[in-house]
Amino acid sequence: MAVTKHSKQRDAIIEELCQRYDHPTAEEIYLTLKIKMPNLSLGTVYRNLNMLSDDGTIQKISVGGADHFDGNAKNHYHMLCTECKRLIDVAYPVIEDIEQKAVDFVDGRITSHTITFIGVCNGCLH
Amino acid sequence: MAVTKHSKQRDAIIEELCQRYDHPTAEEIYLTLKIKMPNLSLGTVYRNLNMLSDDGTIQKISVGGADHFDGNAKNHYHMLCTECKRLIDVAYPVIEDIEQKAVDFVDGRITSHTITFIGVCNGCLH
DNA sequence: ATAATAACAGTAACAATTATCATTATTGAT
DNA sequence: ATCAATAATGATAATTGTTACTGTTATTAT
Repeated sequence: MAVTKHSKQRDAIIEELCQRYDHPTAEEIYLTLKIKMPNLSLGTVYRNLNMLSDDGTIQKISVGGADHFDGNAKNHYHMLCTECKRLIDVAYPVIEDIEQKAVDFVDGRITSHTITFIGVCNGCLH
Repeated sequence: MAVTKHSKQRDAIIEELCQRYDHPTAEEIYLTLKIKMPNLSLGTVYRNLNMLSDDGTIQKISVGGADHFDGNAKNHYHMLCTECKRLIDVAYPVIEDIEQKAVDFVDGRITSHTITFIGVCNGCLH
């Protein structure tokens, strides 16, 4: 089902997601919002995050373990820290022509691409 | 625990994984091998796939839903079909210098990278 | 052959996510 | 403003994918 009506819960989820620069999991968003909205339900968080990422309003990122969500819907890249499992933005310029170039190597239609760097973040190196 | 001893089960898992060009999930490998090894356990498949990917003998790939495994340990790229959820090899040449170039945009150490194209495979387009 | 122990099968436990369902909130029309 | 339609919610049950546990079996070095 697509997003039609409004709700305080959904607005709060979007706002929380957009003002954070890490890429929280559903449970992290839930725990944060739960403080101000004590009867928020985890299912509501999941349902909204899924509807919004189906819409293309936000992004869902799967890298093993729990899914992460990103309020920035524009394509950009990430780094996964293997120590703290956090997902961090990487401002590496988007390779605009990579999908076009990949056409020769793919049987099918490409709609998007992701690049993820794997490593250890500065916080975990020390 | 690292791989030390031999076992028929592990050999069968590796062989199955290496002769397939799709990238099966643990359960898919289990179901295939179960026919010839009726008392194979799903836990054994998971345990071995994890040990082997920790070793670097194979690759584990998380793209949402169940993890996929790839008998080809050399870095290469994939395409995820959003219809059939299959993961397909993409022979796009590995961008050798991308990790070096990304250093400027990352606080930390990069050890590897993945590129995944999202789209619809030929089988699902028809 | 024997002893040490890695690996096994079977199963229980666990974590992440989705589905169900009765209730509540939002919306558009009166 | 009221009302009817229904999207969205909270609470919880169910499902899925994966890991942990335990007693037994298979492999390996001696």
